[in-house]
Amino acid sequence: MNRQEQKLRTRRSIIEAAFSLLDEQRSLSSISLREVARAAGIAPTSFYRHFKDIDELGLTLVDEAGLALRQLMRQARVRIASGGGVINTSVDTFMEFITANNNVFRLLLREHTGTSMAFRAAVLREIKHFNVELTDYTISTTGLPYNIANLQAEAMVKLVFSAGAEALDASDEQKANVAERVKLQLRFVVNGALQAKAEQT
Amino acid sequence: MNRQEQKLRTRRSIIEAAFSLLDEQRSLSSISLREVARAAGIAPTSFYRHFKDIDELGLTLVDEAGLALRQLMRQARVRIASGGGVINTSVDTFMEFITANNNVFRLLLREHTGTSMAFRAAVLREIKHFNVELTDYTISTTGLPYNIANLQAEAMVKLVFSAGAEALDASDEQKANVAERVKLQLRFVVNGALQAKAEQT
DNA sequence: AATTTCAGCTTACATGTGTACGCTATTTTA
DNA sequence: TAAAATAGCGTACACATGTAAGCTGAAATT
Repeated sequence: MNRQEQKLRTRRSIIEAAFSLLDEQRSLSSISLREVARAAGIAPTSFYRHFKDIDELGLTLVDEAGLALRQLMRQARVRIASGGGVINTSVDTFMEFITANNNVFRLLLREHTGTSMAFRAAVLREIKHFNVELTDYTISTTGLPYNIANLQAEAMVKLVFSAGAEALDASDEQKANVAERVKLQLRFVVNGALQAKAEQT
Repeated sequence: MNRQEQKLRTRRSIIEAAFSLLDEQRSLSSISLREVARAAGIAPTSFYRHFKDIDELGLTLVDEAGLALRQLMRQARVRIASGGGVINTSVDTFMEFITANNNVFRLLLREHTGTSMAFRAAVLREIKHFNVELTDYTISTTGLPYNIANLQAEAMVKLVFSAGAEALDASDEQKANVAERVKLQLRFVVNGALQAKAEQT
C-alpha cells in the first residue's frame, strides 16, 4: 500500500473520530488530543504526524463543516430551480441538512460563540458566504437595492441559524414546527424589506 | 463578625471570581474548581462549603445573568414610557447593557449553545421570559393576534441577541453600526407582521 | 462556662493531560 | 541492493485536576 495514501487515510480517521466526539456534550475546546487519538486508533504521539496542534485539527474541522454548508447551498439552489417556493425549499433543505449532519452543524453553532477567537472567525467566514450569496440572489430576483437586500439576507440567515439551533435536539414534530414558524418569520422579513424599498423611492 | 454574613460574603466572592474568569476565552465548562477557588482566595476544598459541584455554581451564574436580563427589560420599559420609539430605545438599552455587563451577556450567549444540557435549558428559560414579555407588549400596543405577535416577538429577540453577539467584541463604532442595522431589520419584521395581519383578516 | 457547629485549611492521592525522546518497521529513493 | 525517510509506537515526565480525610479556631448554642 502507498505510503501517502495510508497517511491520508489515517488523517481521515482522525477527523472522523473528532467529529464523532462532538456530540451534545463536547466542544472543540473540550476534546483532548489523547481522546481523539484513542478514538482514531492511534497512539497519542502519532497525532503530531498529522497536525501540529489540536487547534489545527479544530480549524480543519471548521473548514470541513464550511464545505458541507456550501454544498447545502448548492443543493438548495438546484431544488429551488425546480420550483416549490424559495423560502419553503430553502428551509426544508436546511432542516434536512442539520438532521443528516447533526454534529457538523452543532460544531458550527457551538464554535460560533465559542471560546476560541480563531474558531469564531472561521465560522463567521463561512456564515458570511451565506450572506453574500443570499444578498446576490435577492438582488437578482427582486431588484432590491443593495443595502436593503443585504439587511434582509443577514436577518434571514440569522433567523434560519437560530431555528437550526432549536431544531438540533428536537423531535421530528418539533422540527416541523420550528420549520413552519421560521418560514413565516422569513416572510415577515421579506415583506418588510419590500415595503422599505417602496418607502425609500 | 456574624458567621452567616461571612459565609454569604465568601459565596459572593466565589461568584464574582467565576464571572471574572468568564472572559473571551473561557466558558463555564472550561473553568476549573481550583481556578475559581484561587481567584476567590480560598482553598480548593473550601469551595464545597458553598456549592455541591462546579455545575451548581454554573447554574447560579446563569440565574444571576437572567436576573440582570430582567432588570434590563424593566429599564427598557421605563425608558420607552418617556418616549423615543420602542425599537430605538430597546436596542440602545440592550447595547448599553452588553457593554456594561460584558461577561454576563457572554455567559448567556455561550451557554445557550454550550455543552451542558442543564445550562442550555436554564438560558432558554431566561430567553423565554423575553419572548413572553415582548409578545404581551406587542399584543397590547398593536392588537396583533397572538400567533402573529408571538412569531414577531420571537424573531425580534433572536435578531437582537444575534446582534448582541456581534457587538460583544466590537469597537464602539462597530457597535453603533450593528445597532443601526438591527433596528432596520426589526422594522422589517414589524412591518411584515402588520402586513400578515392585514392579509389574514 | 462548656459544648457543639462549621467555614476554611492542609495534606494526600488517583487520574488525565500535552508532549519530548528515541526506537522500529516499512516504504521510498538513490 | 544499500541508504534515507517517515508513520506509528512505547516510555517517560511534569503538571493540573477533583475530591476524600481530618484538623483548627472561632462563632453559636446550651
